[in-house]
Amino acid sequence: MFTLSEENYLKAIYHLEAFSGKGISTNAIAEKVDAKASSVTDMVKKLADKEVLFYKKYRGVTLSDLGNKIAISVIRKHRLWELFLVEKLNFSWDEVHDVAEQLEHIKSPKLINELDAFLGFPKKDPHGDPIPDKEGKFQKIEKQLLSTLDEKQSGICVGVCDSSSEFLKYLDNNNISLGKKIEVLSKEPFDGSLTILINTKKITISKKISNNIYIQS
Amino acid sequence: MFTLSEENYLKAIYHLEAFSGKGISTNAIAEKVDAKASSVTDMVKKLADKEVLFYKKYRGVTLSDLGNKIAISVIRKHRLWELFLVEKLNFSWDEVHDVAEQLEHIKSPKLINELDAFLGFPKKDPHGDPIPDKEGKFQKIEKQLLSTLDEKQSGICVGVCDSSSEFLKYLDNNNISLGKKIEVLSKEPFDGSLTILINTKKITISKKISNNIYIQS
DNA sequence: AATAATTTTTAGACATGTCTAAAAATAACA
DNA sequence: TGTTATTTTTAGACATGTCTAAAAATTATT
Repeated sequence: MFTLSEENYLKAIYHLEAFSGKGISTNAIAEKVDAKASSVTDMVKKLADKEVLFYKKYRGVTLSDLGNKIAISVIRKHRLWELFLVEKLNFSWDEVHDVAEQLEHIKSPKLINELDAFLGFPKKDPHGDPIPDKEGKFQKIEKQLLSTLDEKQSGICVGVCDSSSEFLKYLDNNNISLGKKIEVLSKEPFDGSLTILINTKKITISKKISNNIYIQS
Repeated sequence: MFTLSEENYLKAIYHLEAFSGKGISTNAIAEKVDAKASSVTDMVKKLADKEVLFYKKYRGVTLSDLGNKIAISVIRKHRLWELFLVEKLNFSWDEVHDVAEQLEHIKSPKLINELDAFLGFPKKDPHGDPIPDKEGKFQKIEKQLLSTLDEKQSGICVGVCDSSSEFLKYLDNNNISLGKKIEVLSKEPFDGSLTILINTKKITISKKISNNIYIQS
């Protein structure tokens, strides 16, 4: 059995691997789980002992198959709970994250599988991320960062990187939501900011914003 | 803010006070929270510092108003989650307890109030216990132990003391459930066992069983 | 009321998960 | 390639919540 902390480390490492390949550094994990590097070293040793990851001193870590499985099951729970909160309990997409962070650690296979059924075996969560099924399988969503688009190109908003309340509220305030068409009108070479067309309205967004929006062309 | 352990202690003390009045002993708490008396002493000191209970060495403890409020809010969460599991996720009443023990510690006022609304502001949980409302108010259910009935007396089953899976499965196996009429046909003076009529069937139950069933006459 | 039994508390220990500060290893650069 | 900077690890500490064993207080018994 894995503790809440252990699950959080596994989830963090999983997300980091999805982003930057194998060999995740101590510092990267530390930032993700909001702890000091020394704490990460300790925890990583423990997780290596439990055979959920591989660890070589000074060389970073890589999840084992078991580690991956556990991380995915936590992510499955997180995303199902987020959808439940939005669909059934009137939460908005910027309110769900913190509560789901708690709910994802509840231990009960029946609970999560019944919740899955109750929601109709959904494939995506409120932020556009895929929900792994009971076996841990999920379809990878074809997507790219809005920041990678050039002038005149366009796409559909299909997801976000950052699920923080501040960022999602910004999107709400600018009428950016999943499924919306976004067209890049111009790109500022100096700072990478974009002027985009959304809902027949022209707005300018910074590089930091466009770096956190996924689109599908 | 209160930790999971602290909440469990407050809940335990609340239940003990409801049963046996003021001045709850260290040992009673220890049994309820499944810990050693020495651990209880430590925790109780900490809770006294936090002003959720009154503690005099060797004299037991009593919840403060704040302590009561917190205990009731935990119980509210526990019972709402139990009802949710039974009503929405196909749990049976003997499966809900352990999961609700976890869910009751999730921190989010919005979550629990929305859940309450989602369930239609229910007044009772699957075991017949009252669900406190947002303000902590709940109607006290008029009830007595089945074991206090005499021969020829009868009543409606309105609750259970023990919510363990074993006990509830026993009740299921004997077709005893909330709302059922129970008539005492005879009472054995030696061991207090009862022969009762339920569903037009005659069965004999031990004192230990009748001590865990609440009825309303 | 004195002694025995029980309950409760204290003292000291341990596991978990965290930290700071210092040492060691790796990476960067000039 | 040697020196500096950065990253990572080690060492030692601390808070939480638990334990065992022994001491102290209370309660029960004769």
